[in-house]
Amino acid sequence: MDNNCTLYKTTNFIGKRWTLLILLELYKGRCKWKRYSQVKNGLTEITPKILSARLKELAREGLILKRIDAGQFPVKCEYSLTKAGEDFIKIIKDIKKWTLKWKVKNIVCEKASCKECKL
Amino acid sequence: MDNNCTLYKTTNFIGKRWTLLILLELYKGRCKWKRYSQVKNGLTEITPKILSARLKELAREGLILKRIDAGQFPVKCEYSLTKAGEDFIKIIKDIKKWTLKWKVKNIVCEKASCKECKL
DNA sequence: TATACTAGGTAGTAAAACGATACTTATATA
DNA sequence: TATATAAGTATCGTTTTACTACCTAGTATA
Repeated sequence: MDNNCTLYKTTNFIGKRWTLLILLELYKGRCKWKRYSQVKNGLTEITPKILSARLKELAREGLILKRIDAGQFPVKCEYSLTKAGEDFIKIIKDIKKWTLKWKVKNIVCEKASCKECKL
Repeated sequence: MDNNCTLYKTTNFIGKRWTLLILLELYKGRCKWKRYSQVKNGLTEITPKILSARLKELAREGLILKRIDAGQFPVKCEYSLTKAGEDFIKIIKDIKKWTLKWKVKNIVCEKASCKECKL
């Protein structure tokens, strides 16, 4: 296993704090496109610097898209999952299922935000 | 989403460098129990300090077990996956499948070590 | 006898990532 | 005039991770 290996490539970006949580946040709810501030408010403890860095990396890795509407003020920036990103949500849901099974005795989190991921 | 939320608990340890690679390394091959040095040699670039820290954390989180045979010299320490750990391997395989599909155009890594995960 | 080798780590320091907080920009509102 | 807003960036301090050396104790080698 070295840094050219298949899994290694992906662990390099999903194995970073916040990455999976950001992807899930973009998936939640009805709207396909979410603003920077919506994601930020969904992840109450993330700092703007890290959120900004992760969104850039996820776009570079092809899991999300960014669109900018400069026709209004303040400029409106929105993000959404690509097909690859949507496909990755299945894995995140499986991680959540694994956690329910092995770590929290199947006690489901009752927070509205937690239910939004439609597990 | 806060630090009590279901997914957050798990991202706290799987979202660390090397964690997923260590789990896969323990899964590979025929033998259920692997020595510290076997894992270390499988992950050529990991440092002993990090490997040691990750093994401890994975044991604490219930994904691996450690057994010590002090009857021989040098002392023999071995690690293996628990049921929860084995169950997690499915997720790691899915991440590898996702990578093949979306990141490397289905070009399979031909390294023997990569094939050992029996995808 | 002295030296080196082994497995499974620990210790100390350097580098990189992460976090907390303040600031920016341009417009709209109170 | 002062304040608010969205989407970040800048600066600085803390925490993680990485690099390298070292430890322990029994065994093999010179």
